[in-house]
Amino acid sequence: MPTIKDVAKMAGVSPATVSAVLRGNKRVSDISREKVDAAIAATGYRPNVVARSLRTRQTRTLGLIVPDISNPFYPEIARGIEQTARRHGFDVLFATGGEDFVHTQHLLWHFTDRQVDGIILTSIGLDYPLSVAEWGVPIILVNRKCRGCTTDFIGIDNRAAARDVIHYLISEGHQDIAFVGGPGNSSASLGRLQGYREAMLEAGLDLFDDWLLSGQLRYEDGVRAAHRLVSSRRRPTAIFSADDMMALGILDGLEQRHVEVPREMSVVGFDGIWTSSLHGVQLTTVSQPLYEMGARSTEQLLKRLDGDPSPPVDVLLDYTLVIRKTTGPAPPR
Amino acid sequence: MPTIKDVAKMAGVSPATVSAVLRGNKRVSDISREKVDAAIAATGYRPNVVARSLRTRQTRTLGLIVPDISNPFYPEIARGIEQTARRHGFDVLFATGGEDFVHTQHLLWHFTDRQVDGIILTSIGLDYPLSVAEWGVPIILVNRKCRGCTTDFIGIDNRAAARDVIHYLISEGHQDIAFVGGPGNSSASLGRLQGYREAMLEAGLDLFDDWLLSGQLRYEDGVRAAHRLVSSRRRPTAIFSADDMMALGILDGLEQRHVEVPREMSVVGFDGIWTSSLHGVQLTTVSQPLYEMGARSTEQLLKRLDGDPSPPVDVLLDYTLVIRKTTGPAPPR
DNA sequence: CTGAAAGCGCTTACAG
DNA sequence: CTGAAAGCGCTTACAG
Repeated sequence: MPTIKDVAKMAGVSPATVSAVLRGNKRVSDISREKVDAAIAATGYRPNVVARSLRTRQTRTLGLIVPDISNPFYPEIARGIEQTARRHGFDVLFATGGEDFVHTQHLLWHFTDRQVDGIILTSIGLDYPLSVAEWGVPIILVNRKCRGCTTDFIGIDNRAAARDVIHYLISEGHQDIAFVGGPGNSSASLGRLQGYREAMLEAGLDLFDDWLLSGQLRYEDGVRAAHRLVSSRRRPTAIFSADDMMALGILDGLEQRHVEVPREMSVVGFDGIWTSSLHGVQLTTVSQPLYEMGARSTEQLLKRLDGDPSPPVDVLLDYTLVIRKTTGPAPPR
Repeated sequence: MPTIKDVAKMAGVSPATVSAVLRGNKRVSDISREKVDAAIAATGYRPNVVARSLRTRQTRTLGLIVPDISNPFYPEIARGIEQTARRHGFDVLFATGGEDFVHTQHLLWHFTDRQVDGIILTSIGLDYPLSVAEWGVPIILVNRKCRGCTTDFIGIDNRAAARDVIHYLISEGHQDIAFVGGPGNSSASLGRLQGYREAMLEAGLDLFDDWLLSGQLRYEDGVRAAHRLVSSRRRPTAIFSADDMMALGILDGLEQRHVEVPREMSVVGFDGIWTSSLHGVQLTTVSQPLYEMGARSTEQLLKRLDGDPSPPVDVLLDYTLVIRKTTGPAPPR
């Protein structure tokens, strides 16, 4: 592999001059530029990015941490991040396994050891003690935030979205509405729970204990929740799930118990993963702008890398309540 | 940020000694080691991986290129790759956009500029003129191969799998079987087509022209194919799709035309993405070991990095024909 | 406009 | 067992 020295020698100039034409800028004569270009073409020279990174102290690399890329919530976000990063000439280093602080912390150390310029952290726990200063590089939080984190955040207003869901269900005549929540350390799930409670209370509706279940956002948790709700002392007429995966499980659990959706029971999910729109599913859900969440978080990170010193922001994107076939009027009492 | 020099100074040794204890090996006295460990702890020193990479000429980084991470076929593969890589102390640089040679080539250049140690390339075109030598780093092909590529390949025997599908459908009494293929430059799709033809011919069944459709592996292509097949001069009793996404579209297209599955029409997919197992879907399909494809391709790449000089291999993994609810006996003639 | 020199932070023969 | 020195391939003041 030819180095910058080889090119310089062949072009009859110094490495500094080659470096200058490489970066396009700087004052370098047309004649030098031509000689260098010719030498580059002749040698097939390609700059060594690692050497450049060592010298410039920037790697043009972003670190991305997702809990689990095979959860359909994340690929779309990852795509938004990767494409936006690449458009700005950044690469993304990809890691899975963020559902636990120790592992996340290891990945964070590792990424900073690798000198990434910034980090995008999706779906972290509320109790993660992360301060930006600690890591020396900008960090952007996506989807879930942590308590006391002094970091930019990209997501939606989960509380408002949950309120919208409940208002919609009430408008369809539902009064007995169950909620299947996510992990207790998820700010997103907590926001949805809060919105649910508020809207129910404001409407003067009962918050029956049996109607408050929770799971780990897996399909199986939904199946289980459906079974329990069906045999509840007081069976609800609608179930609001904190995510689509559980909602899918709820749908199947309901079918197993021969409860007809939406005639006997309405089901609402959250997230808007593509599966929810399948003809065989047709889940009513809160659609989050996943690609955009990825794109915006990357743009925000890039701003920080540009030196934007403004205080941390919460970027709340628009969501949409997509009404499909799993919800309808409450059954007559 | 403290450097190795700072640690050396504090420990009263040379940077070379610090480097030695850092890498765990080498002959270094217990006394030196202790002093170095103490200095590392005191300074919070973390080695600069970029500097190390420049010197050792290895970045412990793998490049991964997928056409589209939001296609549910890839996240599971990516997970297998990332986890296997990380277990061996490698990072993965992640890029999307491989459905076109020019872009793929750009990414390949970029990755080699970045000095990745090896590259995993998923689903490339048959006509891509890739030679390993050209790139200077080992490349592993996953899912699709290219003509004349002198590279390791990880995938399944698509031809055999397609034959299994047809044999199964024949055993259910089907004779009029349509095939919806993928892109003509996909070795995987071509293998499936070949298996279909062979098995049909060997069974003495007709290969009616109208029954040979193709698409770009998108849901919409499936919907369209279903519409066409339903109004075909001679309507088939079974449709074999080259992938699950199109099969999902076929299912919905059939429903739109009020064709009942599987009573009037059987449908078989290919890939085994998780959606196919949903209760509302229950697609009969050829399940590929996606995670394992990722894991094995990474292991093969790691072997090459270890200097394994053996000729390129085709690693063919086991697949499973998963029979669910979209197939059944052929309707009476 | 250009080049010589220093240096980014490591590791690796080499000599002792 | 240990350290001084060189060098990985760039870029960046600096002097001319």
